[in-house]
Amino acid sequence: MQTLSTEDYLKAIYHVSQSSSGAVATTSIAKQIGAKPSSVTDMFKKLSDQNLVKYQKYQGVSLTNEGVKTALRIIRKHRLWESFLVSHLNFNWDEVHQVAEQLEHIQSEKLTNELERFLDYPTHDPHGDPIPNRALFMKTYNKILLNELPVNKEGVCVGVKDNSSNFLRYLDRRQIGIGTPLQVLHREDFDDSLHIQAGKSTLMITIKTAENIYVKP
Amino acid sequence: MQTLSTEDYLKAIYHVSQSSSGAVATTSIAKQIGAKPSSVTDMFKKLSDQNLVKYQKYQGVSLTNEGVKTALRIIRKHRLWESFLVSHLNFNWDEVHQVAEQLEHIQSEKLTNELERFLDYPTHDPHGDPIPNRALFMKTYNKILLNELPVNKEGVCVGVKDNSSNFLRYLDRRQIGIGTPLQVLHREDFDDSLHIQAGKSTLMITIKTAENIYVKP
DNA sequence: AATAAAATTTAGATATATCTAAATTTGTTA
DNA sequence: TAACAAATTTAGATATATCTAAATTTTATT
Repeated sequence: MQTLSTEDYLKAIYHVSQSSSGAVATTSIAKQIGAKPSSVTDMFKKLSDQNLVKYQKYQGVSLTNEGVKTALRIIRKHRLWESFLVSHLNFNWDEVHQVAEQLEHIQSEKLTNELERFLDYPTHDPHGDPIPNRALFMKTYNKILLNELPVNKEGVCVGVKDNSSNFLRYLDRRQIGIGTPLQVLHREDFDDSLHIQAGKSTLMITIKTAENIYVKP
Repeated sequence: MQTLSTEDYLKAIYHVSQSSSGAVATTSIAKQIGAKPSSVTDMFKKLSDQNLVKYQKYQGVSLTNEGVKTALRIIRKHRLWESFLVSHLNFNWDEVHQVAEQLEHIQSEKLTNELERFLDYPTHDPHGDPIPNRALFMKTYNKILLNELPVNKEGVCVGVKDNSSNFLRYLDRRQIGIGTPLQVLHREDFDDSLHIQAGKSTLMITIKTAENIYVKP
């Protein structure tokens, strides 16, 4: 039986291991979770005892197959709940994360599977992140960052890298969301700013913004 | 900020105080929660410090206004979630309690209120128990136990006293549920059994069963 | 390769929740 | 009303999770 805390750690390890190669360092998890490195070491040992991670002193951890499965089950729940909140409970995409952090810990397979059915088997959550299906398999499509999209090539927004409320609300104001057609009209070499076509309007964005928007060409 | 445990205690105190008069005894809560009386005493002190209960040594507790409100907020969530599980996620009324015990602790007012709206402001949960509205007000109707219903008087099943899965599944097999028309045809004095009309079928039930079914005459 | 810096672990402290067992209070009955 | 039984509380033990500070190991730098 998992505690709430072990679930959070597994999820954090999964996310960090996705965005970097090799073993996951103690400090990186400490930052992610908001705990001291010594606490993380303790948890690494505990997870290792449960065969959820492979742990070698001073060498960080990596998830075992069982650990990956457990992490994906939590991510599955998180993203299904986020989808539900947006599609049926009038939540905006910048409001769902915190609530889903709680809902992801609810333990009932039937609940998860029925929620998935009720939502008609969604493949992606409101931020464009893929939702693991019952077999924990995720559909991923070829996506690139907006700043990697060649000038004048048409693309569609399929996700965001930064999930912060601040960024998402900024995109709302710019009327950019999942599904919005995007095109880079001009790249200003001087300051790396981009003139883009977003739906029917043209606007200017910074490189920082472009680096946080995923597009499918 | 409440811990999961304090919420469970407040709910338990509320329920016990509803079914008995005067202060709530340490032992009664210990039984309800499944904890030792000494642990209950500790919690009573803690709740008292937070002004959620009035506590006098050796005299048990009673909820303060704030304590009642907190309890009702949890019960509101519990019953809304139970309603959702049955109406949209294919749960049977005997399966919802355990899951709702977890969901009731999710903290988001917006979630609760939007769920209520999504369900179209239900007044009663799948067991016939009233759901506190946003102002924590509950609609209660005049209900009596089936064994108190005069012979040949028509009534409708509006709730159950025993919420155990065993009892609820038994009622399923007898095709008795919320809304089923019920009528006592004959009372057998010898063993207190009752012949009843339930919907379109007549059947025999024991006094114990009759004592756990609420009807509106 | 030696040394400094950074990362990680260990040891021990603190806080919380729960328990057992003993002590105290309340209530019940002869 | 005295004495016993039941309920309740207290005191101290156990288990868990987290922290701080010191010790150790690894990595980076000169």
